[in-house]
Amino acid sequence: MTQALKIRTLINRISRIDAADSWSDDLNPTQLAALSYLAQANRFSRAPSHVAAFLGTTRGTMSQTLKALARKDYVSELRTETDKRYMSYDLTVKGQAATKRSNPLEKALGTFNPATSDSLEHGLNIVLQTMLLVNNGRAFGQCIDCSYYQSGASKGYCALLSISLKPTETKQICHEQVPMQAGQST
Amino acid sequence: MTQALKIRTLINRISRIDAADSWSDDLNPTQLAALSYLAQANRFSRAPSHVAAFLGTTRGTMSQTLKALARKDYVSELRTETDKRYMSYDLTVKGQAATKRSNPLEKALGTFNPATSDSLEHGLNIVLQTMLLVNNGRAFGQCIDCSYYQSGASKGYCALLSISLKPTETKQICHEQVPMQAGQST
DNA sequence: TATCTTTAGTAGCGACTCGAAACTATTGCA
DNA sequence: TGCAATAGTTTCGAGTCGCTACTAAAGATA
Repeated sequence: MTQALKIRTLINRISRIDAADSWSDDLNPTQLAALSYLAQANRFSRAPSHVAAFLGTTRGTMSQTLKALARKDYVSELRTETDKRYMSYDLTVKGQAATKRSNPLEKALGTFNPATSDSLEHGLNIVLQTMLLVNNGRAFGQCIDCSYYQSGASKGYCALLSISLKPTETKQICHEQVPMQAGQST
Repeated sequence: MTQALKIRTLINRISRIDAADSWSDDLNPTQLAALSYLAQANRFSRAPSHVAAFLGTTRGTMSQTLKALARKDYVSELRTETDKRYMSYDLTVKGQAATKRSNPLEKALGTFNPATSDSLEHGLNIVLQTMLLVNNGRAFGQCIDCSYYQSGASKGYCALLSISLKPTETKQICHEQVPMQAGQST
C-alpha cells in the first residue's frame, strides 16, 4: 500500500464520517456543502455553475440540489440583471443559521495546536492546487489573495471587474480568482 | 472563518473532487470505497457491519452497496461457518483489478516530496483518531500496530483471537484492532 | 434448559445525489 | 444576421442514505 493511497483513504474516510455526522433534520451533506459555499462566496459567485465547479460536480446535479434548498427555504433564487443567463442563489435567514452549526470534525480540529493545524492546512492546500492543475479547475480563493486585487488607502479594488470592494468582500470567495504567486504583492 | 472550518472545507472539497474523478463505467465512489476497504481488510473484517463502521455509515446502507457490488460480480458473498450471523464479502478477480486503477488524487500525491507527505499523513491521522474518540469509533488499524499483536521468531501472533498470522496478514486491517500507545511495543 | 437480550444482515420507504443527455434562453462573436 | 458558446433546467436510471421493521443466530441470565 503506497503512501499516496493511504492519504487518499484517510481523506475520503474522514470526509465520509464527517458527512454522516453532518446530517440534520432536513439537510443532507451535499446540501450543507453547497450552503456553506454560498455563505462564503461573493455576489458574483453564487450561480449553480460556480457551486458545481467548486465542488467538482455537474451543473445539472447542482441545479437540483439548489432547487431542493430553495424548496426548503434555505436559499432564494434571483435572476441576475446584467447577464440574464445567470442565477444568484442567496442565503435566507434560515440558511445563514444552518451554516453556523458546529460538528465533530471542527471540534476535533479546534483542539489542535497551531503548528499542527498550519501544517495540515498547508498540506491540503497543496493537494488541492495540484489536483486543480490536472483538472483545469479554478481555485475559488479569496479576493485578498488574487492577482487582480489592489489594496487602496481604505478599501480594496478589483482590477478585473473594475469595482471597489467593501472590507467584508475582500475575504469572500470569487469564481474569477487567480491566485497570486508566492511573494507577489500589489 | 476559522481555521478549523477552512480545513474541513478543504477535506470535503478534495474528497468531492476525487469522488467525481473516480466514477468509472459501472462503479460509483461509494462502491469503490467499499471495495478498497475489502481489499485491505483481513478475513475477520469483511462483513457489512465492519465496512459500515469503517466508512461511518449504517449496516442497512452498506448492505445495499455490497449487494450492488455482488450483483456486478466485484465481490462474492460467503456465510461465515463459526458465527452464522456474519457474511464475508471477498473480492473476485474483477474486484481486485478494479482496486488497482490510479486516479488524479493519487497522482498528485505522488509528486510530493516525502517530508510533505509524511506531515500530511500524520496530521490526517490525528484528525481521524480525534474524531473517532468523540464518536466511539474503532480505529481499523493494521495488526502490526495493535496491542494484541505479538511478534514471534518468524511470524506474528494475535493474542486476542489466539491465532498465528501470516506475514501478509500482519499488514491487513482488522476490525478488532486496538492501537498501541506511542512507544509501546511487544 | 428456557427465556430474554443483543447483534448481524436485510427488505422496503422516501428523499435525494449523481452523471449524462436533451432542451431553452441568453450572450458573444464573426 | 447567424451561429457558436454558455447558463440553467429537466428527465432518466442507478444508486446512496438514514430509518424502521423484520428474521436469524448467538449470548446471557435465571
